[in-house]
Amino acid sequence: MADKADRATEAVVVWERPERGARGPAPERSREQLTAAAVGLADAGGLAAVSVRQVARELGTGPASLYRYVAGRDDLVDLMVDAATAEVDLDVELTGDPVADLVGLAARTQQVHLRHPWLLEVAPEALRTGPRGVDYLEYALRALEPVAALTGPGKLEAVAVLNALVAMLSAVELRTRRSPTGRQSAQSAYLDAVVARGGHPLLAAALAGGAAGAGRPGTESPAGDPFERMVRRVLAGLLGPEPPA
Amino acid sequence: MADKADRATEAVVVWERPERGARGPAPERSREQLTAAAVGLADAGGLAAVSVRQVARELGTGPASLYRYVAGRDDLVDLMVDAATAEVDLDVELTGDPVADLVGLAARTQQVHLRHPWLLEVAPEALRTGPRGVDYLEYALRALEPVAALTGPGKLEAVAVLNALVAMLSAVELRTRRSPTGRQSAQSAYLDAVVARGGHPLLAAALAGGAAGAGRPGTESPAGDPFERMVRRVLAGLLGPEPPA
DNA sequence: CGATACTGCGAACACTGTTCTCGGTTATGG
DNA sequence: CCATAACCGAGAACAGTGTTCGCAGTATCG
Repeated sequence: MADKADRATEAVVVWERPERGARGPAPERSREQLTAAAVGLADAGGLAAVSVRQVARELGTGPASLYRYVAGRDDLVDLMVDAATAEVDLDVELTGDPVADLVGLAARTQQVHLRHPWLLEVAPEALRTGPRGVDYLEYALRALEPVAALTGPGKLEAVAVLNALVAMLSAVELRTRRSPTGRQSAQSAYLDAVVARGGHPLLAAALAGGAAGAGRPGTESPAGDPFERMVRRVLAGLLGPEPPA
Repeated sequence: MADKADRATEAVVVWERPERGARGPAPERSREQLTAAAVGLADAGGLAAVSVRQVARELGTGPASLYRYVAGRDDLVDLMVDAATAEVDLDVELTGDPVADLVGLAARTQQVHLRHPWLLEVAPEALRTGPRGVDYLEYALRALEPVAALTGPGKLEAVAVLNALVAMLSAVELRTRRSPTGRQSAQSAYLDAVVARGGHPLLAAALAGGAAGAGRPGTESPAGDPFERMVRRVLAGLLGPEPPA
């Protein structure tokens, strides 16, 4: 009864909609081409540069034509995210040590984030998980298989935490890497101004890069890769023994 | 020489621009009113519902008028985020136990996230830290003061990780809470279809809610608040001893 | 051989953020 | 004390956005 009003937009998710129908002429373009064009635009100008019109122009056609391949701009973003996920190498053999395996996975994921900064701009509101995202999850769960302290859903949550951590650390890395845009230079200028105004001594010390607490030296840790150290710490907490309440 | 081309938009960050000039008539509205209207719209219809025109309509004026109070839509979002941050109670006394204090702070932060789901939609691309955000940081650093194992910048990173964790857990909580919108019901339907197609046994088990590993029962943990348990685990890793490489 | 379902796409609609401009209002410097 | 410079409100307009409609053409099924 309710399947007549909405028929074309019913299989709401891109991956379940067939790439092309069986009746008409062969499509001149493919979803892969749309995705590639969109990713190219995003790599160059951020996620905001990915507009239906721009992608269409890139493919030498009009905006309306894209709607034969995709239900809307959101689908385009879904395709982009999955394409980026596909760049994470999942053929690396597992060693059986969950921490080591997940550290490696995290590092490879970060490389993708650094290559496609727009990944940080896509809102994590609704989890967008395509075929490659599913493979990614399965791989992470395989790495987590030796861990007996976590239930199935608990492992999924751990993977989610790990992904959020990688995203956050990638954002930090990107900020230090690129020359500061107008926005963030203004932000740090504001922070400097605020701490100079006084009233936030600990923040002032932290921003000055000073050591912890009361400036007591001696407990220096030379540190390897800070990214890896951070991931190790969090993983230790995630997979380790139950902490006391 | 370069200070003549751009003069009005020079103090790029909202907080450094004076609320009103000293010469003309008194403004009929205030930034506070703009912010309140914007937050109201976002609470009701998500961040996308916050358009310059809608906010103007809410205040009974035209779109152009808002630009007397704000340099653009981005500034509006900055104000909104800071207003939300202000809802986190920072007058709770610290106990001296960093873990307990940060768990409490995280819980209060999550409450704000649940009250203002649009916070998850604002891209963490450029860190938007206003006056209340600065106070928030200072408070978190005060809670971290007893921790000697972390340097100043290290503590800031720990706070960032904690915030990312809270955001992620809030997203999960929100998904279970509200009735699924079209998007996410389609997503989970897709996931179900994929695991039904086979080839992802571990994901299938995890989604089925089954226990870990090979389904070996007995190691049940009743768990208190899952949010608090998760935060405790991560904090234990963040503040605990250096894990072995 | 229709009938049917598809593809491509020009045109249009309802939005969006932002700027220009102008008339009226206020405080300040001479 | 007044002229001038700085400011406020807001209508009009511009460029750009996502999306829908409708129509000509084309390939496949019954």
